[in-house]
Amino acid sequence: MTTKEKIVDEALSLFSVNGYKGTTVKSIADAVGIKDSSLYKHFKSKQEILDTIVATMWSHIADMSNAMGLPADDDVEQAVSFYASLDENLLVELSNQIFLFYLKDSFVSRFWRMGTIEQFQNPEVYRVFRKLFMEESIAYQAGLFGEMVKQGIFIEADPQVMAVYFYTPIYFLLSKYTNDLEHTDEALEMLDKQVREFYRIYRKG
Amino acid sequence: MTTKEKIVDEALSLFSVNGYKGTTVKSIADAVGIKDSSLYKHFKSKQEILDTIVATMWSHIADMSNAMGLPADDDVEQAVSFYASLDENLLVELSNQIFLFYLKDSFVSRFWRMGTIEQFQNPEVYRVFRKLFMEESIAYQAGLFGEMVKQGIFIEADPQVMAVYFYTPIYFLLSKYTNDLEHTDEALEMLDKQVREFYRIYRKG
DNA sequence: GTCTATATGCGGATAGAC
DNA sequence: GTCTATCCGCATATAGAC
Repeated sequence: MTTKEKIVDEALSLFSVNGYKGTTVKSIADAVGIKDSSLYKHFKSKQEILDTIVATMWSHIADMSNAMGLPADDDVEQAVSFYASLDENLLVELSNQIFLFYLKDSFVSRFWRMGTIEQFQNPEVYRVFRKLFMEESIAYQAGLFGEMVKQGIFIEADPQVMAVYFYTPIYFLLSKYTNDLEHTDEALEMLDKQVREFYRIYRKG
Repeated sequence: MTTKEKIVDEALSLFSVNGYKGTTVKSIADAVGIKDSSLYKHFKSKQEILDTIVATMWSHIADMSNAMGLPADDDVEQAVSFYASLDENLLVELSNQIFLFYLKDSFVSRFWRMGTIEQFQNPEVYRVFRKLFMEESIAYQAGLFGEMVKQGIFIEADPQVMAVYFYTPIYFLLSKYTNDLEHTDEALEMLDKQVREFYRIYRKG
């Protein structure tokens, strides 16, 4: 990692706990192992570091659904085999993957926390947060469930409503256990129950 | 309102947008209409103002279920008539009341925002936030739904799981529309759909 | 690209007059 | 209980040597 990358990385860690204003340039420099004045050779201001984080996050968004083991929009074969093989345990696994990816992926989880803290202060940060954690996830799953209704795997129901019932427990548990990482097992247990109930409600036959 | 109360009130408003560190004692004093030095005749420190807010919040928690139109634990008659009369529209109304109370009540909504921002910085604040918005709500509704299952209004199902499906969309929508108050109508529309689906799933007969 | 030194301003808090 | 004046420390950022 270059010094510049290290700065961005350490800044994200500090912003995600102390917030932007609550993080001093000196604390970032300390974490990197340079003097605060040296940092200004890499970035012209503290704000520019935050802007870099936001830009990086935008570029990550596209890669995410892949990382969660979901079929890509353009890969028809993979999608077909995915839908065909879906059963209760696979659905549980899918929800776990989404939950744990958001909770544990070093970049995403720190961005979740920073977005939470900075939502009323930094509109740029909030826009990414909202897109990623509130809009994309539900839209993606609505598409998924819509397809599964079509293929007769799930009963007739509004895919949007289904997606909300699938995703909002994940969102809630992320909120709750981001601050309580030692008890992730509790969260997974609760999520397991919700998803099995979800499957019971919507499975066909 | 006494000056002391005004200070607490304005401080909560400012903390809920700028955070604790992001709010200056001078900005609180300005909002109240006194000099920053005068404020120290009422509170010995900025921290003491925050502590007062937290203490006030704790004392408010007990009153909340009443404010949301739910039957009190000790009022048997009211509870019976409440359960007996429950239908789809009443359930929609109940969810709307909870949602709008959390979103619009001046004290609670500002505390929600402050709690969101301060959760990684101020454990005292977070403890109230978690209790109020993550634990009590679900526990209360689990009790409610458990009773309704007993009375044969709802089908056999785990009341805890039902409560999570009832509450997490509310929680999600609060997160989303706290930052977008002009579009509350969108939120209510979405909530309406979720609750009607909930009723469809769990009603008996 | 790293350092030391420094400019400048702001924030929390206190002292003491009225 | 309000004000003015002030202390002290810290934060962002710049200048300039190496």
